[in-house]
Amino acid sequence: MYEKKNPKDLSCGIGVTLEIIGGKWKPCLINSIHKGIHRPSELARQNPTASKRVLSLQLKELEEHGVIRKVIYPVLPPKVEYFLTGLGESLLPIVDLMETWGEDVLAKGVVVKKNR
Amino acid sequence: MYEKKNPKDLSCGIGVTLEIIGGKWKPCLINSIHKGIHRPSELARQNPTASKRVLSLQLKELEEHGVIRKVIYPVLPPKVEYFLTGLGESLLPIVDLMETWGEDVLAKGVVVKKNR
DNA sequence: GGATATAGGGGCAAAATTTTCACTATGACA
DNA sequence: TGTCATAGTGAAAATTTTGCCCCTATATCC
Repeated sequence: MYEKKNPKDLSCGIGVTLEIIGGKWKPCLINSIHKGIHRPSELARQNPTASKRVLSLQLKELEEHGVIRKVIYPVLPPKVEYFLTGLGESLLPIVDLMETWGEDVLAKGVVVKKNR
Repeated sequence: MYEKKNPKDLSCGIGVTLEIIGGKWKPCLINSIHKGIHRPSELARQNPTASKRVLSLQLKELEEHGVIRKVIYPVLPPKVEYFLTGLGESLLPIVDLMETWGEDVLAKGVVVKKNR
């Protein structure tokens, strides 16, 4: 982990929200967990473009922020499951809107800028 | 500008949404413009922690994505105003939720992790 | 003349985030 | 034995985002 040099902007609500779900895959993770995908390996299979590493990191951050809860089963091979906490569930309206808004834009064929 | 090397994930709606409002200040900008702050200099004063440069860049991207509309007045000194398009307004529910969710979390004193 | 405000661009560097790859450890399976 | 799946970490590199500083041009005001 590295030191943050620039202060987070926690003055406005949006800043706070971004601090918590701002990661590239965090909204997807919340979404997937809500849909019943609980194990890390399954989450990784769901998002093949995400590196295993980031998923791991972002899951950890979500847990540290109290958005998800981690259950470790003392088995071998390892088994872990993640669940939304109350705080996590309170994020669902936002995540759902993001999901449907994006689908909508896709469906309507509104142009999304390509990579340059 | 630089070449993007990593493909954007536009497979899921969330990916698309993040592509458009994923910038650090974009939700804030949308919010501010909606609240009647239209000129760049005012927007900059509203978010003192953001550098002029980034605001400029993100406004440009929002415009390229069709979220906001730019009006240039042929005056001196220059005058410019930004307005939400229909697409931009369709984002308001998301932005509003982000705003209120964050405020709520702040008010309830739920711990937000500090800089490390 | 000189300072200020306006909107924005360029170059460059710093910071932040993400990717890649190697590695731990163990039970099950062929 | 060798391989696979499991969950996760560490170091280092690549990529993306942001910040800083200087520059243009002009009208207004002191």
